[in-house]
Amino acid sequence: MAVSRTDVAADAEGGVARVGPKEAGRREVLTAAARAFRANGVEGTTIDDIADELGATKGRVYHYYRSKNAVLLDIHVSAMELVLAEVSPAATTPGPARSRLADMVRRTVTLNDRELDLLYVVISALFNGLPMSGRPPERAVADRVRELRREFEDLFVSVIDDGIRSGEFRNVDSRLVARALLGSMQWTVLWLGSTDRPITEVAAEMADYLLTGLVR
Amino acid sequence: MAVSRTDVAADAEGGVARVGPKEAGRREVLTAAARAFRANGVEGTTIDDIADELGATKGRVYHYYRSKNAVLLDIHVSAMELVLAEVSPAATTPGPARSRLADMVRRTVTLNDRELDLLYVVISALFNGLPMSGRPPERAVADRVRELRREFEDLFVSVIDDGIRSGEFRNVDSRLVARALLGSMQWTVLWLGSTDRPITEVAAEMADYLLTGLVR
DNA sequence: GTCTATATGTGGATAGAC
DNA sequence: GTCTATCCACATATAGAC
Repeated sequence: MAVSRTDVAADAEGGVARVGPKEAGRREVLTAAARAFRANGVEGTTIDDIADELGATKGRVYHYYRSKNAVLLDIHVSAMELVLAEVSPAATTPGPARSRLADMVRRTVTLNDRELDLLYVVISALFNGLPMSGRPPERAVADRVRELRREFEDLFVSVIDDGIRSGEFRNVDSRLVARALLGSMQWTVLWLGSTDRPITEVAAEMADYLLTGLVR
Repeated sequence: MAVSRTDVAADAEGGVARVGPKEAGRREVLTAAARAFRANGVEGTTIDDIADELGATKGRVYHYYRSKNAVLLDIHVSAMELVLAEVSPAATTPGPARSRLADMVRRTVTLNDRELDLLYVVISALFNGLPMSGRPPERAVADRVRELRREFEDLFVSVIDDGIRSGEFRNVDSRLVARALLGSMQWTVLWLGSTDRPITEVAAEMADYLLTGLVR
């Protein structure tokens, strides 16, 4: 998880994602929170729960983050940057659209498995809406998250368009199909934790199905 | 939405889903709550919000439901029965697996669009976990909901198995593919509200893609 | 940097009038 | 059957000691 968050400092006013020597402590809080959020839901998790997960008390959490929402937003930014760092190279590498897209699917599914807590939280938040608790610095971060989401979706749309142009793919509505793909992949966070098949097989079979379909 | 809920009265102790002449009033509360839940998230919605949506006050809501959780659970049961009533006939009708499955996809997507508030709430709850607030009667209803979910997934698994046996489909992991299908379809609640294409086209193209894939 | 208070606000739920 | 008024629990966030 070696993603810099330096460029996200949309919070000069003392807001949400400060960087510096606090980084290590923040990361601990972040992953503890992600675990708790996934287990109990965001609203079902109290700051004390997060502290428990850390083997500490409230004070620790509030030392690194000014609010519960700040924690959640930082999870979002970290996770989305992680996702883009993992998938976007596969999208832009040279080669046929077909193999690029398959690679993107495998990477996404594999990352979902490897960072399940983090991505579970982020994906479920798509349904709950971003908790924009109002303050301008938080709003800026929320905007950034929405931008990253869009960027991720567009990655798939453009590779699909490439494939259509090159004649590899059928002439589909690329955004619709991208969303179908996204849905299948993101849905995996609901069941990856309880499947017994190795993740490489799951990722490969997902990619195969999503590209070549079911009909013989 | 003509689904009886009589058989769900797992609440003889005065619980969650009583039936009788109250039915009409309950339905109003139910749909108002679904609208509010989708707009603000379940936890972000207060009982007063639901009352506002009804043009009434708290008292009205509590006259029909003993708790916020009871409302939510009733939404779940109603929605899942609605879904099964819509899709399960298409699964068991005679004919090739391929056309049955396509029909199931089209029906699911179309229903998602027609009852968007209701299904949005139910689908997003998959990520938040059912709010089992503990009391035995509520636990019973929650169990019933889980059963209906499983039933829905199994509908797809068994049609896919049929198709594999008949040679119409490739030899895939039917549960994995069912979950991929489910994910694509349920994901639509996130964007159906903002697409401009007619729902019949969307449903048809989803079915086409999910069966025959992307590769030419 | 981490802790133990504690203030404060909010929202679910109830009682009882109309 | 619907309303108003109120109770009470709980969780966020802060203040300030160590």
